[in-house]
Amino acid sequence: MAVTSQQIAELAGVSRGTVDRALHNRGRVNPEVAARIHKIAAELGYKPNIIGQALVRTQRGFKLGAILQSAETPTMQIVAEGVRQAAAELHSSGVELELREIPSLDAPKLLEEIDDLVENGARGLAIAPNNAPELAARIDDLSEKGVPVVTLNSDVPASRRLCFIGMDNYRAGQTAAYLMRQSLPAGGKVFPLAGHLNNTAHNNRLNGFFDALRAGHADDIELLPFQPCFDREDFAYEITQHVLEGNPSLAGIYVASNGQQGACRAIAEAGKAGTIRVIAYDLNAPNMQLLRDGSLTYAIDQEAFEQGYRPPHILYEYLLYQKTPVKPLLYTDILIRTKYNSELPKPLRAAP
Amino acid sequence: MAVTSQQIAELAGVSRGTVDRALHNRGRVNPEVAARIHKIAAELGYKPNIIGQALVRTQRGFKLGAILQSAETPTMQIVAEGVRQAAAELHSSGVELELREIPSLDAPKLLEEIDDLVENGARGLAIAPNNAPELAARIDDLSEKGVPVVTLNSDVPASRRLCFIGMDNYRAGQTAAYLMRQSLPAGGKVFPLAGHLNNTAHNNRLNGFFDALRAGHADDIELLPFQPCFDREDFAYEITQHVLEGNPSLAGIYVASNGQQGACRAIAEAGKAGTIRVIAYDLNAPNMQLLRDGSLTYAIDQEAFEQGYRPPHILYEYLLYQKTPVKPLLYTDILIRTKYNSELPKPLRAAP
DNA sequence: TTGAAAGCGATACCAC
DNA sequence: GTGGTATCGCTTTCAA
Repeated sequence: MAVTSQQIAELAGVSRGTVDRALHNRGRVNPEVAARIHKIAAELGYKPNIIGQALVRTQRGFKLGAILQSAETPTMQIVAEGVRQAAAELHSSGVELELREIPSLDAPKLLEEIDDLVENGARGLAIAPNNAPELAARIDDLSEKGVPVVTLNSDVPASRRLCFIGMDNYRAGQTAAYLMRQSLPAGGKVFPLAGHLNNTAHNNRLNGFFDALRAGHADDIELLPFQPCFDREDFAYEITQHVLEGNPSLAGIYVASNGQQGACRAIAEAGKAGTIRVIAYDLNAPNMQLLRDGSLTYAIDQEAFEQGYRPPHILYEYLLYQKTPVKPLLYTDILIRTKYNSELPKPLRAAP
Repeated sequence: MAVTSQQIAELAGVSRGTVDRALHNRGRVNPEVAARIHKIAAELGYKPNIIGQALVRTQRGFKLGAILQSAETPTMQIVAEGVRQAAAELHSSGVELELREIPSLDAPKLLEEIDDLVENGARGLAIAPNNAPELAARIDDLSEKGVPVVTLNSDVPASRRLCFIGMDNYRAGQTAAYLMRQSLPAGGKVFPLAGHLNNTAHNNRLNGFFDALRAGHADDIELLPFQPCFDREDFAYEITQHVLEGNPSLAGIYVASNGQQGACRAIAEAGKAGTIRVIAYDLNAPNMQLLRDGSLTYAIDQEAFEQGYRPPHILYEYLLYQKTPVKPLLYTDILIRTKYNSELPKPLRAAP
């Protein structure tokens, strides 16, 4: 059996209460005694029993908040599942985790929800932002007030957020370039389809893609100028149609945003499904269908569930044990999906 | 706050002890009273507080055992880390988890360790077997005696193991075929390098590979007859050298076992590094080097950490709550690694 | 500054 | 059959 605070108390010749205050630096304890206690604890390698701690904590719980923008998207729905699982797990520790889902881009609404959650007593926030100019300042405010914020899926780098968890889009772009390069050993024309011009994630994906192609000495790959489709399938369809007409020998399309369905439709109608390499993002129902029928060559996936699941736990540990995340940027894995390794896997996770 | 057994006791007009026995069907309780208690519990949606349960359990702990064969391999070392993490987590629940590592193939040693652990009081076993004829019978014996066994990494399908967690090698082979097919749009000669002829995992990888190539109508890909290298790099080197001499136009090599280093060396010496596609298994230090320098095109990885981490938790829940795994075959993810998405990721996992 | 004691929720044991 | 009580490890009053 592991070391208990009781044992330390006996060795130090004090009571458990004193040990507790000393080890948690709660003050009201003689410095000399505190030093002795710390020394004994260190020697014995004392680790507080988390179950004992958790049990006490069920008495007075506290609140956490989670806000997801673009909540209607398939990927964000997986993120939401992660949040809900975390909520269920933390519930037995007395934590009340409230999830707010905001459809599409709505910066004012986001700021509103932040205020509302904090007023309602949330002591930490997990936020999946998506384009919100004033957000950085608000996050700094909260941090100042002692309300930690974890960003997920999309970061706000210029803020004092506790940490970010999500994809490294630059590396994801590099990975896509590698796949494209390997898929086109003889080279050919490649068309990059972008999302919004000011979307950081999409831009990083494009930059990684361009840089890795350059680094790979893919001189025989001719990059057409990229075009934005504003995340809309109909625009993507139209653009792709046009590009195909102008470039009958097109060999590959890289879709850095939404739009893969429109692009694939245009390709199919041109009778080139399976011939032109298409690389796009995220594993969800429509993309799985495209992978199965051969329209989509590769889908690059992120660990969406994890992105929702971890932040509440990170906040919990930060608020309770002042435990700071190991790194400010917690990058999730870059997963390459084909029709053969793309069942939507129920995350393998130990029960709470 | 959630419903407690105390509340049920008060509503039923009995004591907590009675409620506990009734809800767990431990007997020694008036059937009518038991029915009343069950009814109230159901109405209130009572869920025992897992923290309370866990705390009680710290009193009398129990033992679990884990045995890993081929423990010296890089992949199995990652599995071992998973086991150790699980051990650390379960430790605070009073579980003592003993890990035995067996180098290379040593069937008698495996059976010996099983007996030893059980004699020492292990109430459940996690085993990574690797070729051991009498194992199935032994697992059935244990299961009979009430000692559940979870197989990991490599299965013993013809046994009464509680479940298996590991890779679906057939699907992994299919995935490899897809990658090879996409990488060789113009077709060409492909050489499959096998491991031991009687290794089920390797055979499944080969079968999946062959089947998916056939299904992909890859008629322009000419498969050379496969050859076993017995997991030895020197044999792989020699074989590859020979194949290269006989087939100057070789386009790809599929390594279903160990041997990728020997194969890559032979390719490099023939001045064809980066030209010939090489697909092999597992992400470890040597393979990462090969990916970086372009010798290895793709590495297909499995969730090795997870394979070690989960079985102890599965055994714990089975022994304590009779909770059976959702499926007998828990397949881990099939991960495609390139030089751009292959940092050995510390598994993202919530702290205990 | 310190200690004693209560309590978190579930379980096991021992009386009755 | 049943109820009371001690217990797990820790935190938190409340007195002293």
